[in-house]
Amino acid sequence: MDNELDARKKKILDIIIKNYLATGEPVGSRTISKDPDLKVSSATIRNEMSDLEEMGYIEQPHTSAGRIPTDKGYRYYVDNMIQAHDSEIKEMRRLVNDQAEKTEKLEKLLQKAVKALSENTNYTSLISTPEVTGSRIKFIQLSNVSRHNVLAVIVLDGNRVKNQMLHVEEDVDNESILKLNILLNTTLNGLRIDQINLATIAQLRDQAGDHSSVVSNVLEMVVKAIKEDEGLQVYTSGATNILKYPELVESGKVSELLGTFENKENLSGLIEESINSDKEGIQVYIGQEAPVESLKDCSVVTATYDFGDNIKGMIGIVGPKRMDYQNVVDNLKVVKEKLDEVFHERRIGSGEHPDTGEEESS
Amino acid sequence: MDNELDARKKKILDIIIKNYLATGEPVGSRTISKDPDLKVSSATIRNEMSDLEEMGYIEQPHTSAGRIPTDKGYRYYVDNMIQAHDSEIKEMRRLVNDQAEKTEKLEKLLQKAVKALSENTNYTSLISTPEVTGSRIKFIQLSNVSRHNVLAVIVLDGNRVKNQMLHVEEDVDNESILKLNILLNTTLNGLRIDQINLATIAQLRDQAGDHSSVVSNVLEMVVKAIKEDEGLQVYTSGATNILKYPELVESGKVSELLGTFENKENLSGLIEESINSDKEGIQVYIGQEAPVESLKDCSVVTATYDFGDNIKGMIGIVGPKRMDYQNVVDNLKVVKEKLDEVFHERRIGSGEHPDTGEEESS
DNA sequence: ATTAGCACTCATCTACCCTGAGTGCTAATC
DNA sequence: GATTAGCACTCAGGGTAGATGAGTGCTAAT
Repeated sequence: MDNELDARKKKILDIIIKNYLATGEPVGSRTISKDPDLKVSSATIRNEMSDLEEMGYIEQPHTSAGRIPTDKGYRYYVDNMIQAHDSEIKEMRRLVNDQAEKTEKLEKLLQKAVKALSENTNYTSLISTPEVTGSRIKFIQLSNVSRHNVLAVIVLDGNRVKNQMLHVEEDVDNESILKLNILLNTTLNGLRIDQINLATIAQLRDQAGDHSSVVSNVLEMVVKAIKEDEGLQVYTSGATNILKYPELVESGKVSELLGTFENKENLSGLIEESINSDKEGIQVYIGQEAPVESLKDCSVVTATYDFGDNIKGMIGIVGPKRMDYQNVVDNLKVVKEKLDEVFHERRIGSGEHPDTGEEESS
Repeated sequence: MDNELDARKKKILDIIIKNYLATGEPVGSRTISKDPDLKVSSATIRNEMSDLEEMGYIEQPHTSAGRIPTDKGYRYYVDNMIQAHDSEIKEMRRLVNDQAEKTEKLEKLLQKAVKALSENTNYTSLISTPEVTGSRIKFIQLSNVSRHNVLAVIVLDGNRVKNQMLHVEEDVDNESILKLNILLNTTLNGLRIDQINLATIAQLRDQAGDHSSVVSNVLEMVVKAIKEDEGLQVYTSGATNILKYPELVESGKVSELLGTFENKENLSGLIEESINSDKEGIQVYIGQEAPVESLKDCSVVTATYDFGDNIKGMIGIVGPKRMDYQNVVDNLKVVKEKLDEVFHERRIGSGEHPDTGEEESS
């Protein structure tokens, strides 16, 4: 731990930050001198503050104002002054538990989680779907739904289900369907998408005989299904919370910020960065540190959750730099743990992967 | 048509509204007198405006300001002074066409549509999924995906597909699956959800023998699937566009407005109202007329599209009262027509309902 | 090393005035 | 009777000046 700062400087920095987090106003020497733990005059504190400023932990918005933390100040605070509030965590955990258990659909579960986060913290929260790569085909089935309509269902790795209705010109009798099913399953089972090559396709079409066009359709759909599933989705909640923080509103960046949340592609950088550089689970990006340009006046706290098989998703919270880091970190931890747990259980429960199917069709 | 207003009054009202739509500033008598079509002095115009004010078409924000249209003024304008701009419509239609044709998935198609709308108009746009009621079951199929995992797929009316992975304790052999499939299909085919009563359930479980618990699971899922499908979803785009209109920002309602778009439940009133009171296709709600409290400082223009079988969805645009009604109406018309066309074609193409599957699972 | 005291800075607030756009009214004109 | 010119009046918005007060840095005393 940094010992650049003696105990008193630490204390003063702590008071400045805590105060500023709470009020959003610059903190002056007199305010600080009122703290019961500090038995020194405001003049002494001014001297200390002068030092802190020189060291880069705090700054003055203008000459006759108090001090506010710099990014470095926040960084110091986040690194050294936050510890888990176990009692409060327990409380939250109970709340989250109730909801999570009975929500089966992945999409809905994530939406609930992200909503809970934004409501608990009063900041904007985001969550990404697990980013799946290299899905394998586990099961394919065609069914005759009605004349000219064949339903193709495909189950991927992790019990993710896709389906698509195919319109076929020719009649396909039940027997042919049966044959095609066997053919498709034996040929494609266990393959990753990039393992389906021209030879496989040619072979399949060959063996399908009369119904080679159906096979083509199915293959096309398989490719689409997998591609789409690997595409990353982001849910956000509480985007309008940023309107509650004057420093963000006045910076004139509201529109840009809200835009970032609306066009979620912009966030992919953040998600990747967070998933890749994940050390102990929680990442804090303060100001400029954030890997997304438009968030540079904000702080971002992220965590990842484990969907199984090293497939990870991200949860994150975006707020003003003076956010309540303690509470945010606690909240993220709870949600992260809960998601990890749910997915882990489902994996056990279903004898395999998380039991969350997916959407599809056309 | 109202003949409360003589030609000159109409002309003046028209100038006031057009000017105000363009600038957002109150319009004064001198500005109006500069119009080449009006060969009268500003004094005359002042008299006319005085009349118009008395009749409730315009008002003054304060004594020494020009006039702005009242809700009644806008209403008159919308009812009498808008006519189709066919040439521009054609232009847009071409743009929309390109996209729509090849987008198969309902969800994606609607998202593209709503995005195109907000980008073309610079207002906020919304679109609701078709509100389906009384879905019928068309096809059910169970498959053995792996030990303890049975996949249930259900096709509803309109080729909407749902699927869910069921975790089963007992082993179910392929023969049993076959039997269950026949049983389920013969019993449930063509039924609406409210036609599945206790007697049906009891009968099914009876005939399922050993695997009655699987049947229970399937039934539960069927009910869920249908319920969920009937739940209405709303996509929005360009919510942040409202930040471009000072009159909305300054009213301090931004936060409330953005909140309305984020929590889409609030919009259900609007959607229902629009779908039910649909006369000639396009509805314009000016200010207070909107069926949603929080939109009372805005104007809302809506249309409905036909998903087939009298199943309707809504598309709408929300903007300031001084919105470019002409452009908005034109845009909505194009998108509405396109959606109608796509769904109609698909209905023909697939020999039946729109060929848009849906998501599901657990 | 700490503190008291003091001069200085500067954002914010209020009061005030000025300006200009726009009106309504009246009397003259078409 | 309709239109116009002229004029006094209103009022939001912008600008300026001064008062306020929070906060600082520096110096000299403790």
